[in-house]
Amino acid sequence: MIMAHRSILPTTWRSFHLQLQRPLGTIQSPHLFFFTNSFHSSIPNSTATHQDVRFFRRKFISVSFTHLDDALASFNHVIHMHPLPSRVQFNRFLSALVRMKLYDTVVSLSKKIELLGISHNVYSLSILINCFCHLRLVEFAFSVLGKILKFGFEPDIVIFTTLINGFCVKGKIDQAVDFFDDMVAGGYQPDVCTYNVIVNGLCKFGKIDVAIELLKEMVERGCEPDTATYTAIIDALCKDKLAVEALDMFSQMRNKGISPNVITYTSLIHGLFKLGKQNQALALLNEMVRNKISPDVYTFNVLIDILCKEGMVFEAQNTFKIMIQRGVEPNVVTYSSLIDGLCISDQWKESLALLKEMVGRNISPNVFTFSILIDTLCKKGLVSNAQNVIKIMIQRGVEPCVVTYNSLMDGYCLCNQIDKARKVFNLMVTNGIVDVFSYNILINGYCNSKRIDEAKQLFDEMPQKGLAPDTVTCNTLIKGLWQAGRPRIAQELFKNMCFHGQQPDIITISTVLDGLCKQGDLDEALALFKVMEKSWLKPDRMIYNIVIDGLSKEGLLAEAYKVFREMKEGGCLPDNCCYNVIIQGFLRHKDVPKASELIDEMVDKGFSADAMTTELVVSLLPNDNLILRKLRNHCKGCKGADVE
DNA sequence: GTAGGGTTAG
Repeated sequence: MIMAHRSILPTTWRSFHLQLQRPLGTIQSPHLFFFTNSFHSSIPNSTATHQDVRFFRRKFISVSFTHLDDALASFNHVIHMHPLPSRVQFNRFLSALVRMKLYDTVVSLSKKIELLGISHNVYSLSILINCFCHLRLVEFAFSVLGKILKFGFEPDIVIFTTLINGFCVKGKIDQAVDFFDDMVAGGYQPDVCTYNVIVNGLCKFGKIDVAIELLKEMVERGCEPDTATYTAIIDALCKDKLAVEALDMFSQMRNKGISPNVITYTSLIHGLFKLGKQNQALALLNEMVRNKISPDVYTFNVLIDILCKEGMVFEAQNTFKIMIQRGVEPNVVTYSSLIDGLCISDQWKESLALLKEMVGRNISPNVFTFSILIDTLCKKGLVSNAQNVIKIMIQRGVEPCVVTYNSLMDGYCLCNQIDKARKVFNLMVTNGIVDVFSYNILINGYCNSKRIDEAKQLFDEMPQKGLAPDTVTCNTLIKGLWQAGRPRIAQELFKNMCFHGQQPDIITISTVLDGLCKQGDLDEALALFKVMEKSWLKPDRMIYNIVIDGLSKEGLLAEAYKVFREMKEGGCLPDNCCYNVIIQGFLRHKDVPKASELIDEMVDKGFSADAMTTELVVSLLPNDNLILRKLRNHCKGCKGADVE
């Protein structure tokens, strides 16, 4: 009666485009919304029956809607009725929209309510402040505070807390703390919510230590932390990969008699899964259900996303069915994760079917959903389709972001259309939305197109754009320079990145080492290796392999053997590959006794010779039956185990 | 009837 469900299920990609292209009519930027008065045409009232009038009024007053369309329909009816709802009723309605996170709608409807002659009170103004803060428009929020003071209302701790949160949302943690101090100096006593806003702001800003200090301090100041305080810290610890500390904090809160809720459990379960601690995560999930805490849409979204990323999309779909059976409504995040999962599992048709399903359920795809689809199309080489999807998203009022455009650039690079990628990049520069990823993609594209000078030029201009090259940038360019036959510049770049305090990753180092070994610059390679051994950045097996291989190919078998024996000491036990590398070295230099001894050792450890080693034995020592038998016997009993 | 903590993309 209110809103007919959109008709759906076109079968082809093209008709699906048409489906998506239908304007929604409710998406507009908050700025425009606030200053224009031309939103939401009212549903004609003249044809409404008395039954309709009662229905909408009841719906409005009981705020019993779950979707924006329902809410707007009931709003558009009641504003034509007499008498108009009271300010209290309008506030209740706006609060419901706030709970649905429809901040821009609240801002526009507030203006409309005011124009209907319903004057603001302190509650409606604090709702408005909250919405402006969530929309990251702190300046507007402060102008509403001015209005409160002008009307002679007394702002309370709730309003101040909201404003402090406004600073935090924008990442202005220092200003948040300053405002907090001013408020305390003004005689206002912060409560647990105020502290929580600051604690969360600090956590999000990467200052977990300071947040934990504040947790202790608030107790001293007579304000007991609650579930939200601990949850904010636990979540931040998980995101900082500190699982042990997060679990410590979890038991600390329970020891204090503060019960975890669904948010606490969801944070921890998510963190533990992400850190590969599946058993602990599942144990917590069971514990949560045992404690009669029902998983909500966030919990299900975490589970579905993890399953999808693990390639278990079938299980994710089952979880999706379960959540619906349990009455938990999926949202745009649920669908985006599942669509991504289907794309990852190469089920493109199924992912499109799901996209249709979500649109049919009146759940609008957002920038994440579209970016997932665009990235998949680009990786499949269907860049022009990706371009079309970008057009569609813009038509629907969803602004593509840096991630979306980066995927498109990568798509162009993958099909060798580097100049088109460059055009996108230039457009991004004009709009001020390039990031390090954009540079990495384009530098990689130029390197692969053998246009190393342009790659280097891009690299050099990064600091002017306020961007610091990361390890991926350096590694990409170093590899590119080496492949382009510019080892000196590559080495210089490597030294520079170390000099600038940027720690090269193991891949960059192995690229440099490999290059040095291949050009026979073994002194330089060994020097670098020695520095590494002494540094925090321990060489891994790949590095050892490169060095051993480099050394043995140059005939420096004694050196190579020494490095091989140092592996254990360096905390890196030799594996199948390491044994094969050193054995091949000895075989090439006809040191049969040493090769034989190492083959014995390798076989004892359960490893086996690879194709190259076997080939070398056969061609170099066709008459050495002993060594051949050893290999053959081992191969018979070998179960392919790769154990240490 | 107003404030705080958890989910999705490169």
